[in-house]
Amino acid sequence: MPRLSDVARVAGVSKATASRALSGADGVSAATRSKVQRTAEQLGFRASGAARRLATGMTRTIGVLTPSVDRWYFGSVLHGIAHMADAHEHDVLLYDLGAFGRGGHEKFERFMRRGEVDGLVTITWSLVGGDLTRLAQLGIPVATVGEPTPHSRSFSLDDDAAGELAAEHLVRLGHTDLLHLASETEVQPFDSSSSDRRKRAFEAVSIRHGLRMRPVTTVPTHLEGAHGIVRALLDRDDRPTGVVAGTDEAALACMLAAHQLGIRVPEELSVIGVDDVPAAAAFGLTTVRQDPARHGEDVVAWIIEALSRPEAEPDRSHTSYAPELVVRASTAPPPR
Amino acid sequence: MPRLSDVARVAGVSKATASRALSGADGVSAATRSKVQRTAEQLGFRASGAARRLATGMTRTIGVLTPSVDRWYFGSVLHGIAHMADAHEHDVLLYDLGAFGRGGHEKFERFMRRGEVDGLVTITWSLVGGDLTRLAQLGIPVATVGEPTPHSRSFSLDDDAAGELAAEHLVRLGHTDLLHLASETEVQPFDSSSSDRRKRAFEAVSIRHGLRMRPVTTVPTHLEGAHGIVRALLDRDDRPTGVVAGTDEAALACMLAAHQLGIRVPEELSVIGVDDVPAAAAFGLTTVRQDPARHGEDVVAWIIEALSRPEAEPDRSHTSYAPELVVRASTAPPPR
DNA sequence: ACTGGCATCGGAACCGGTTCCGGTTCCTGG
DNA sequence: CCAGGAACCGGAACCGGTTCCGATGCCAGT
Repeated sequence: MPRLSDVARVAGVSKATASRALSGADGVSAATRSKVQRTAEQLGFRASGAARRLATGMTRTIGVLTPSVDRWYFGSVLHGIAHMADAHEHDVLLYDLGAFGRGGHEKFERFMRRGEVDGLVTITWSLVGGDLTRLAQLGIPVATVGEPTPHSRSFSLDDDAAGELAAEHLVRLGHTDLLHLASETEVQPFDSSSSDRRKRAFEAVSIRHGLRMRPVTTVPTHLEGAHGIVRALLDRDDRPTGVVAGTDEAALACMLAAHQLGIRVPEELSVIGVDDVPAAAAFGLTTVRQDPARHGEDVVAWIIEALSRPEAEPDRSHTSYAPELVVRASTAPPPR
Repeated sequence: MPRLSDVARVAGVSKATASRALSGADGVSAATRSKVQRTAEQLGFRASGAARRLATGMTRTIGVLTPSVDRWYFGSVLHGIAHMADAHEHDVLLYDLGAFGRGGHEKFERFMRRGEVDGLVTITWSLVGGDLTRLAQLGIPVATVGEPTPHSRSFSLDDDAAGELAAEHLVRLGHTDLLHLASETEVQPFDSSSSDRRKRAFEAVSIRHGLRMRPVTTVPTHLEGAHGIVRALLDRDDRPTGVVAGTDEAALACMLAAHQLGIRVPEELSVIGVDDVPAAAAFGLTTVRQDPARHGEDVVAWIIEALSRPEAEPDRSHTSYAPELVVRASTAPPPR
């Protein structure tokens, strides 16, 4: 591997000049610059990131602590993060902590001992409260996406509004007998997880409009587990006329169960979800949209900005995004 | 930020000893080691990754060039990569090149100028052939997952076998009139993309068993776009008795269209896909499974291994994974 | 008592860039 | 014709770790 000093020697200049020429700094004549650039190209020179970082003290890297990236929400946030980081010429270092709660802790500890990143974003559920407070003492900008938290700057969907929007949509269509399907959260850092907030918003709407009160049912976040439960709930005479699901996964499981039972959607049963996963569009599911990639972009923009004024007092504010109702073919007025 | 020299000074030892104590190297008495460790803890010392890397010459980082990670396949591969990298205490640097073919190129060029990673994995479609050959000249282990390629070591599902397995399953059930739904590939580095291989395998099965020959239909990879096309195909009297889809997305779009048209699955129409996405299990879709996370793990294992013997000749071999038939409720013998 | 050897530690070089500081050269204005 | 300054460049220090090598202390063996 050719080093900078090799390039300098071949080009007949000093290391200092070579560095200036290649980095784009001024104080180098155009002729010299192009000569250096040419020989660098010729030698296949690639600057050592480690050396540059050591010399400048700027890492230009942001770390991401996340649960398994094979899930839509986390993948989408990560996509947004990568996009914005790239726009600011920052690298992104990925720490996939695996499934919720399981085994992520020792990875986290290892992460804490390394001083590689100058900004950090944690995605909901990847950590519990105690870890978050330790992160906050790291001396670098830390932000969370997916859920409000008092321990750091945070970005998330306004879950209260989302739950309300979903329920209100069915109420406005004339429904008075609704069932809420809450998605299970394996680990929840605070007592007000997204799922709980959506559930409580639903209950508030129920009370406000005097709907029939039914017990809330919690289903697993994966479709397969949810399906059997939902099917049992729908396969009875006093079933509700509409289902407000906490997530699209639950809503889709519900649509499937309805299909299998011969219950027509939306004529006999309305179904609404939250998230707007790709499958929701395909299956014509009415839902409340959030845009996780956008959250990822914003969190990185904030970190970059925080990096630019190192001596500011820590910002622990929360940004919540307004949900957006997307009406498709799974909701309609109740039968008769 | 405390440096190693600070720890050394406070602990009353030299930088050399402090380094040895913290890195776990021997040549340090137990007493000294624990003293150093204690003061490091106390000072909140975190070693500079850049300095360590510069000194050792070992980056312990593997780069990943991938299309948008918000899609199931890419997210899953990345998950496997992250998992295995972590097991070997390597970091993973993510380069999300965005949607297929669009705008990824300048990001790629920027990547090429940085010398940050000591191993690289590219995920299918993130690059075109020319870029791959440049990568191969980088002097670091490079591997591709998702498709066979002559330019580097590669790992992928055996697409020929997958296409055959899907078609043969329906043939064995007694079907003689099948339709193939190929998933569109926006960019394909070689003339034999996954989609094409699956399609050709289907055609081979058709000929071998003397099935009715129907034109292959190509549908977009996102469910929404596929749905309308599929619906039109099914809404006619001479529709096939079974559909062999190139991906689960296409298969699910097909199931949905069938439901909407009142065509019962599997009694009146059998549907089979490839991939085994989470939704497939939920919707009872018979499919041919592949395990992208496994591919991600293996590719990293190979890179780590290649790193350990730097002077070996380049390995451009291909590993293909056998597909696995997962029979669920969407396939049955043809009607009558 | 003396020597050989092992365990432990410190000094200093080094990794490969960036940047401060000072020295030339050359051009401009008085 | 000379002072002042701008443009350009080189030497050397520096970032913060790791590691080679030599020095020291201590104990066992003869």
